[in-house]
Amino acid sequence: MNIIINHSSMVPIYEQLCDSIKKHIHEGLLCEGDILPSVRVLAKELKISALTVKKAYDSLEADGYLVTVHGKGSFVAKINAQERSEVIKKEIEKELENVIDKGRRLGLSDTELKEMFLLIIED
Amino acid sequence: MNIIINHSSMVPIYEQLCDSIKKHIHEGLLCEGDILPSVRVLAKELKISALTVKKAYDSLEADGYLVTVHGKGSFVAKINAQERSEVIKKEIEKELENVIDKGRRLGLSDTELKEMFLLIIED
Amino acid sequence: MNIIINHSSMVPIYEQLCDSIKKHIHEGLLCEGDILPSVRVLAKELKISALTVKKAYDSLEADGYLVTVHGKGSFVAKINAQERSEVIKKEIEKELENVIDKGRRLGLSDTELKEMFLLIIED
Amino acid sequence: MNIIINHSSMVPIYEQLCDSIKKHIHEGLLCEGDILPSVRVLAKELKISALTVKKAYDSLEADGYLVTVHGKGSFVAKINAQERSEVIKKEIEKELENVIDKGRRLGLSDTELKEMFLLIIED
DNA sequence: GTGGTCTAGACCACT
DNA sequence: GTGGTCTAGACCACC
Repeated sequence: MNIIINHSSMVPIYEQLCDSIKKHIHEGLLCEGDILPSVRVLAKELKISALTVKKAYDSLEADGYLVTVHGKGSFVAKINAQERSEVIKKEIEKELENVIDKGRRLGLSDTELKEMFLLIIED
Repeated sequence: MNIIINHSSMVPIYEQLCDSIKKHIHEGLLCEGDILPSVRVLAKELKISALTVKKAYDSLEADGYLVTVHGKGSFVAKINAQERSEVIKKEIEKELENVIDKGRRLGLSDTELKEMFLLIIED
Repeated sequence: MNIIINHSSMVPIYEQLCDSIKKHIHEGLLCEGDILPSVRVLAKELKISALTVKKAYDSLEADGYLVTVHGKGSFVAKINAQERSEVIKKEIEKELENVIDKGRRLGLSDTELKEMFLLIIED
Repeated sequence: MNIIINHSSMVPIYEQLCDSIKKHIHEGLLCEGDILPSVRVLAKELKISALTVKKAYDSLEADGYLVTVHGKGSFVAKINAQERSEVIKKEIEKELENVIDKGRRLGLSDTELKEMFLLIIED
């Protein structure tokens, strides 16, 4: 499960975990029906609390990425890759929109915003 | 002061307040030297705790937006447009970085992110 | 009464006023028995509140610089110049000691402290 | 944590706390990465409000002394000795300036101030 | 368990 | 009147 957790990041651990698993699914490293590591196993592997892993799995289930079967484990849910990709894009688009709006509200021009964005993404 | 507080937002009240005041200053509704409502008055007006308003004012003072004089009140600080602009840029840059990081964590390529950004900013 | 009040200084106005009057007395611009401007007159002249002037006079009386006679006014008290000067020196010495102590506590050497002091006083 | 709080001092409790912790860090009693007592624990120990401790920790974090991780605790930040030294110098310089200003306001000459300073630091 | 935020009300210092 | 500080206790998010 090649997942890296950054303990000193401002992003909560459970969210980093969610994002990593979403990415794995998106890239096809995890496919429909695949079983995920148990909460306890993954917690041990990543040296984080089992409750934190549980929270991530719960969140992924709520978003339709996983299906959990009591007593058996958690499995990658059935959605086709394209749909999944769309969901992710929508999520990021929404956040980009928010930042752009805030920038404009604070008086930055679109040109300035573009320059900032390109500078960051290409550093 | 035409400020709207959303009590059910995940954004802390004091932060919503900061953003609103920054916006007012930026748009010229509040100018250098203008006095702000006293913490108690604004608290009453917005139906929130005076301490919450105080926290927002403290944060704005730390960022150089306000100057507070004991026993007199809080005033819009004197910064030139360029300095203010630098502060704002730093803030937006930080947020852009966060979104780009998240996009990458979710498996989007830099090319995809760029396309999304340009599409949004030019619509 | 050539006194300058800095409204944006961190030093309280009443303290600035005290210090200025002490200095006048120390320099002999105000001598034993001289009458000071009435609270209201001085307040008007300096464009500050009469209560603030009153507080300064009270403080100076408590320190033995003034004597106030009800219905007549406030007068410079009788202490010889040398005594007065000693009081002021004691006050400043105490504050210098505090800063030096704090500097040492935080790990600065006496040489560093001396350099800093001389740099500041000669700029 | 061997910290002493003086409730009747004019120095705010949260500031006394800040100074004590800075001192501990500077003296090496608290080292990079060390965890500090939780706000609640320290509050109980010192018999003060948890909010007051929180305010001190916030201030130390703003000054780069601490890093706080949500749900985990506050840790001594990683700064090299030189950076830390710069911060301390700035702080002491500011205080020296204040005392020198006050001395001048009270009519002491720079020569007198220098003599007093050298006498104190060499006693 | 941890920190993050908010409240309502108190007392003090400054104007 | 103003801001500055402190308290005790609450609820939430995160680990």
